[in-house]
Amino acid sequence: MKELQKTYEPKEIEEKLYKRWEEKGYFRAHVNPEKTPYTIVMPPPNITGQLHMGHAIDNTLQDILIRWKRMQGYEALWQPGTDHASIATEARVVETMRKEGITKEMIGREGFLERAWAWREKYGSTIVSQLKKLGSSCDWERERFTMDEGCSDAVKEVFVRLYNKDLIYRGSRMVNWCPTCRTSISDAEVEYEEQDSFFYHLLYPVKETGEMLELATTRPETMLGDTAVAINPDDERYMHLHGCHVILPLLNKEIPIVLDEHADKEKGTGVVKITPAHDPNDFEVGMRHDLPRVRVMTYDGHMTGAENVEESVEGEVEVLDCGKYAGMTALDARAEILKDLEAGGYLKKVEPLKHEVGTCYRCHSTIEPMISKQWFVRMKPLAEPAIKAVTDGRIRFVPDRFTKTYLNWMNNTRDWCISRQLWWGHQIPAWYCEDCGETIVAKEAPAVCPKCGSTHLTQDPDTLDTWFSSALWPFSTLGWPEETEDLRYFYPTNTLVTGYDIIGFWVSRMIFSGLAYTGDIPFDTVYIHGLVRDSQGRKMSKSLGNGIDPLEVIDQYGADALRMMLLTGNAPGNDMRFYYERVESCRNFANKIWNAARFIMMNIEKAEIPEAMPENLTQADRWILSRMNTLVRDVTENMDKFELGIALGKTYDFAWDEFCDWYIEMVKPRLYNDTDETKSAALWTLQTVLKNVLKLLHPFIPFVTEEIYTNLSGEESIMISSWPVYSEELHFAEDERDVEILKEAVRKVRALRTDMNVAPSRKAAVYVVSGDPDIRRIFEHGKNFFATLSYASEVFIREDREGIDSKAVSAVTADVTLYIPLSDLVDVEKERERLTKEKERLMNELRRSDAMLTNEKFLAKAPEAKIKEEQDKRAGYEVMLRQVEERLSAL
RNA sequence: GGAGACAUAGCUCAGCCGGGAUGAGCGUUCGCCUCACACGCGAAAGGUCACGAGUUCGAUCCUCGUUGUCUCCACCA
Repeated sequence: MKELQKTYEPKEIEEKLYKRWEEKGYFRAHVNPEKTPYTIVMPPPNITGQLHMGHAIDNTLQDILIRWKRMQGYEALWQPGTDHASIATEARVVETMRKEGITKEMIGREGFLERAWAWREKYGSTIVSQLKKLGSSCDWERERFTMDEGCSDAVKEVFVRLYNKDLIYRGSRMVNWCPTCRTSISDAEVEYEEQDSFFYHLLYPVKETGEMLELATTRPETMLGDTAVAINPDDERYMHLHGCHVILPLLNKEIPIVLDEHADKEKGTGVVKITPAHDPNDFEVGMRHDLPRVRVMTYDGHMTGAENVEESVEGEVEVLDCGKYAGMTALDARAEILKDLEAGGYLKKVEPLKHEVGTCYRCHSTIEPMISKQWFVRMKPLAEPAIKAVTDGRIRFVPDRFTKTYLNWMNNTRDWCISRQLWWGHQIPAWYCEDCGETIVAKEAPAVCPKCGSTHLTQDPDTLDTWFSSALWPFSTLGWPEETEDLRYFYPTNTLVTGYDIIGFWVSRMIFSGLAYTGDIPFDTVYIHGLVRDSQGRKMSKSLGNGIDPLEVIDQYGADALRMMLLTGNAPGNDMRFYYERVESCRNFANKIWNAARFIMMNIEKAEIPEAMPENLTQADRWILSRMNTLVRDVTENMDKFELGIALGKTYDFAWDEFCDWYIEMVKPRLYNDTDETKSAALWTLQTVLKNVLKLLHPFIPFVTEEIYTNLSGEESIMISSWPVYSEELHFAEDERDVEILKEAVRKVRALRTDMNVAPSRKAAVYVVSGDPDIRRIFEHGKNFFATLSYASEVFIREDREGIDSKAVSAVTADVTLYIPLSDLVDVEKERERLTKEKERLMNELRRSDAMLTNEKFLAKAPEAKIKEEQDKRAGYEVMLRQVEERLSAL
């Protein structure tokens, strides 16, 4: 056992311990039929990422669960890895290249991928080393990457399977197009932002009647692509226009008036212009009425010109030469077109409007709905079993309210656009025959076209949505599609820990994927946590510059303090605010434990400690052991319910308040007295309770607890020790009650002394008076610590107040009356005042109690135990009141 | 537009199955360097549990409504 220094210094210890744990292989998990597996897959952080508070909370929670289950004897696997983050990484690489004056096109696909891989080699491991600083006990030897060989194989396998089942198809659809990233993105990747805009009321002349039809739009620049105007079939205002046409201004083009439900009678004028190539709703309308699709915008957000016309696809989309507007950005074209419309008298009015505009979640450019040929996953057949798995309880969300978020997502999900016009990612395993146009979907590149035998095959240049591979994460990391031993043993995994912000992106996709490809759920519990916000409650973000770097916090206060801060005072699923004050108080807790251990070890050094529980435990020993026993049970129950914050809170209170502030103080007189025969019992108890507290704390604050534990016990590591269990043998109800009585008396004496302004250095005699021999016996037993804790020079336990100085100050508990003879300090008037106040308080309590106990309905309907409880309380007040009155009259 | 969350001590938040608000951390006041810890010890002050109604013997906790704040989802032309 070595001496600990006075203050806990995390920095010196954390790195050393983590290294030791890793070397010893404590994080490793193996297929072990003797044990029950417990598995968590880590949400793979992006390789572009720097550890932020979101990672910190997410991984702390996972580490707590894993360490806890490991101690409970499970074969605990925490499967780590990183995500290739196609769009984010590609953007970063392009940006770096731009600084060197290089573009993607200049170096080509292969050259680009080379750079991207190099980039990942360089930066992909920083996040891993940062996770280690947090204390994450992952099995690093199993670390995976979404683009490694195994995961890529799983991706191809899934793609081929789904294609063969007709659950993946390719088609020209309306997709969300980001003109800046120059790729399609899925519905989930669109973020809506409120923007100030205008509602433009346009007038389209009706060819047959000559009247002007008024309609409103937020995007006048798309009018060049209008191929119809729609009115609601039930709208009487426009009955007479059925079958008529309008002349599209500026282009002088005749387009039909169609009847469609999409036109809302209540909205605007009830007339909508239909632009099938640039609006998802209009696209649908166009399908229903077989309207031509006219595209007027390029994929990089400019108006199309003559050079784009050849991009037209017969029967699918016609690209318009926008003439004078060609080449303008959408915004410039809008201004220009409005000017021309106004000149022609086609612009009736402009009104300001606030509306939600879709933006790219990566670059926040305005999303342009565009028709383009993309790959889609047919969601409906996949969503059904995924909904069922949650509604029938096979998968549970904690807290429960997120079930609704999930179901809402699943029930409304549309086909998932999975192709991206990017290079960094899994290239789509589809080849097209240049000769006969055949599409071949296969895991390996085919040599010849199976249909025509041609060798002119080209692979689809697009890559897959990042989430396509993350969706397979719980099983691709375990070896799927191979039937590996790992997969059989560790799958389905147990708990998935993540933030509520990616339930739709990720959780839902893992669920349907797991069910569809492995035939089993990917995990049984989804534990959702909230966001860490700044002290003002704002989201931490780069643009606000209000992010707090977890690594800085660790550097300053230690990983334990950060971890603990992220757990305390927060209910599952709720957001929390970050305060340095809170980190500080957590650091203080670590220091408190450290010093308690230091104290205990200093005393243990000089003495022999029994191996087994000693026979001669005192009341105080049994009290703390019993309290600890209850704590073990409660904490385990809370952990089982994922109430980690509550579990930690209870341990905190026990350790600091009951153990340090009470028990250690109680025990000091015994430790400092070498002739006390219960000294070794005290040391045994101190050591036992400390060891158990350390174990309960270890999942939360692994570093301090390990450092203390190994020094204290000489054992190899707390990580491989076993989680404490509740034991009937350590339940001492009577001692618990007795010590509470003593504590109450101590508090009263201290309060009394503070009230009287008695200097702590001044000791005084304390008289404890009770007519009850049992109570007197309790004080007899606890006399030696009662004396120290109440600063008594001497303690006298009496049956009555005979012979006690009548000018002594006094206080009353439910069980005893306490007297302190301090005649020189006593001010009779003040004493009377104090007692009168106490009397009033007691009378109030009695009144409240009486009101309840005389209420016949209460007596008739309340549970018996409750009535009994109230009666007991009442009796207690009555005794105390009588004693206070007695004191008053004696003054 | 739909859904959800939150409104409890000066601040940030806990509060399990309805039964005296048992609260915690920080802050504040008073007293202490008491031989583990001043990153500490002891004592205290501070709350009509947002508002209104209902159910109940009894509601901070259940139901409904109101107000305020936040979040997610949604194709609002």
